[in-house]
Amino acid sequence: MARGKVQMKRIENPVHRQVTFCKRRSGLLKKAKELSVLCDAEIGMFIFSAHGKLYDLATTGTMEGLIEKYMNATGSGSLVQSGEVKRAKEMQAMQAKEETTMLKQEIEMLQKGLRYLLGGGSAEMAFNELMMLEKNLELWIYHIRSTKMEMMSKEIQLLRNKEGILKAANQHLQDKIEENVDTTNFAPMATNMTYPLTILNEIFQF
Amino acid sequence: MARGKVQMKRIENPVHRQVTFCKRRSGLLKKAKELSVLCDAEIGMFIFSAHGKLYDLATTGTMEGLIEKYMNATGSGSLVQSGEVKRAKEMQAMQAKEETTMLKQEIEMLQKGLRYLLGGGSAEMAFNELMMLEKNLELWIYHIRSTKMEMMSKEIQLLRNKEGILKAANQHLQDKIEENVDTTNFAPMATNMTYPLTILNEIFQF
DNA sequence: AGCTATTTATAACG
DNA sequence: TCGTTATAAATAGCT
Repeated sequence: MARGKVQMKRIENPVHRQVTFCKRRSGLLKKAKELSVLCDAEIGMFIFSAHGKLYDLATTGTMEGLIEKYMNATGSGSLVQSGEVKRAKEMQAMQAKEETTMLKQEIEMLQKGLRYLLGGGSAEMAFNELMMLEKNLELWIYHIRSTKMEMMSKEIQLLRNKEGILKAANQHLQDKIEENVDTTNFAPMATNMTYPLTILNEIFQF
Repeated sequence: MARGKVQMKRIENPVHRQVTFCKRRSGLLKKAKELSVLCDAEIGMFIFSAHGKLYDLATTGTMEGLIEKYMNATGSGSLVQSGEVKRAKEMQAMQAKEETTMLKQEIEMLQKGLRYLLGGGSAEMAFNELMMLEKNLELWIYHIRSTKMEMMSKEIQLLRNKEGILKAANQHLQDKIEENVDTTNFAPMATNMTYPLTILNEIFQF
């Protein structure tokens, strides 16, 4: 704005750019303060230099306060949460915790119910009742393990059947390949190829 | 700045004030844009008029983005949460939800367990459910055994105390008898009698 | 809003 | 970064 117009584009000379940045930045901040004083406006401003350095101004109170005001005014609550929103979120958290407490109580009750059934007695159990309960539980675990074992056996049988089928199919295919080799006198191509028999051994790992 | 200086104080005449606000505001925004372009700075600015109307400018991206950048730069996290903090909070919420889910599953399992006991069958439980139930029962047994051990320890202590008392009483009686023998010249009767110290060994059979 | 006299900001340079 | 100065830009007061 003096001794020559400036083009409204990035100043390429880094020294000029830096000098201009310094001067215009102070000018801008000064003008913001003036506007604020003359017309009692509230102004918040922040300037990041190309190198990331921050210069800021808040004419009233703190920048945080201004930002909150700004956010409330624009209604953009996704980044900044007003006190209300924060409180609402905390309520949610509280409710979640209460819910877990409730659930834990329910579990306690169910466990007492089970205890009642298994021991056939009251919640406060005597030594003999504990013994009984323990025996019952062990029996229960035994049954569960039996059931599990049975299920696993069935799975294993199923997989073995599958394996058998696949192996047979494989043999069949291999025979066909060899037959082709015999009739066409072609050498087998890519003999290091794996045949499409891929047993997923992982499923045997219980 | 023209046709007369201005004092750096609030313009009292409301009309003048409004006009000046309008003119200077546009000038300020223009200069901010210029600075941004000339020196590739990032500038965020917001102006509230005395009556609360908002005028803003973000030279790069969105104002939200700039505000987040500003907050990260100043490290003022009390009002505004950086993305990281937000993510952490969301994780916590997720974990809380997961916990309730887990607890609900446990309840489900216990209810099934009750049904299992009442119905006497394991028909409708899947493998995973059986595993969970088994684990739960094992934990339960562990607790029961702990309780039993504690009870037994207390019993042992009690009995040892009793033993001490009885032994002392016994000694006392024996002394008296011997005293009588000395003074009356009576021989001790029934020396093969057992003393009334009877430890109930059965309760040590765990 | 537009105009213009004047103040202010600032580009170029040291 | 700071000071100087010629000049561009902004704008106060008026219409």
